[in-house]
Amino acid sequence: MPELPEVETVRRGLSPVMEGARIVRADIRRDGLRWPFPDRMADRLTGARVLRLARRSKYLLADLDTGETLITHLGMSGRMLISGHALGKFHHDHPAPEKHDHVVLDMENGARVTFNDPRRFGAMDLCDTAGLDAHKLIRVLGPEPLGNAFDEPYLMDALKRRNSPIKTALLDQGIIAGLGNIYVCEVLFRAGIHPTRKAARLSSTRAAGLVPIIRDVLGEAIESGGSSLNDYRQADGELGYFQHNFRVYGREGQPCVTQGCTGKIRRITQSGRSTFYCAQCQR
DNA sequence: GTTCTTACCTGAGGGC
DNA sequence: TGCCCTCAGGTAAGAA
Repeated sequence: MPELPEVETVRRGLSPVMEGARIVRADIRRDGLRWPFPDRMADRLTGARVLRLARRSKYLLADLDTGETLITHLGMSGRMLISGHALGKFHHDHPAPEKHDHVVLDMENGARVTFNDPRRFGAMDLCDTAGLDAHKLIRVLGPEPLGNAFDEPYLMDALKRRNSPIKTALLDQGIIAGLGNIYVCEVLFRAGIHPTRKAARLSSTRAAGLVPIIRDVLGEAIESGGSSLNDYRQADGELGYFQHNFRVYGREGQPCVTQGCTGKIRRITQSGRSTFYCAQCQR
């Protein structure tokens, strides 16, 4: 599931083949994914040079020399595949497009970038780079958890006014941008906070304590993705998914990893999503 | 205004 | 082997 760390890993993997390179061909293989693709997307991409590949929350942002930015969201199952580039060298050998390959970008350097998304929850849009912050998907986002605007006073204040469970509040992209179901579970476990606890009822000390934990969990995941990036990409050209060692996520019924704890990991449903936690460690 | 539920979508995995 | 059912989850829109 692409959350912030996975998207950042994808960005780092795409950067050497896309940044500074011109798109010589854009093959748009369907009308859209979650939403229709923008008008004349192929025309607007063809010939454009990628100036910079950035990330905001879970969105990949490719600034083009046409004054537009290509916004990409990987949704639930989106992947970026690179062909024609291995061991730092470019070639022009590409596999035939497969099912669910929706957008294929050929770069002038010979690399091919393919957006594959079986569940089609992903999205692509184009907007003026100058107006990016006002884009409907971007303007509703809260601060970046790894950025300077996200700090203890901010989070304490944001949580204080939320009556929803802390799990739900941390999933709210307007409070923090980029956390998804998996990392919220991991963060709450490390913080020792029960997922059903009301956000507003958290002590300011515990709310503030979430800030460094969120940074640590995301930072470690990015590092783990980055360190496995090269080997992984050389294997099959795929970016974005790595087997992290989760402490609670997906571990229902298994023993808690905390030393001395005899509890087992439980699974409950909150807002239609699975929450994993240890009832002994998290209160 | 806030919070909760549902729809979107396909593949994987379990049960029979 | 194959069919049916459930589940996974980011986001938006509608409901409560």
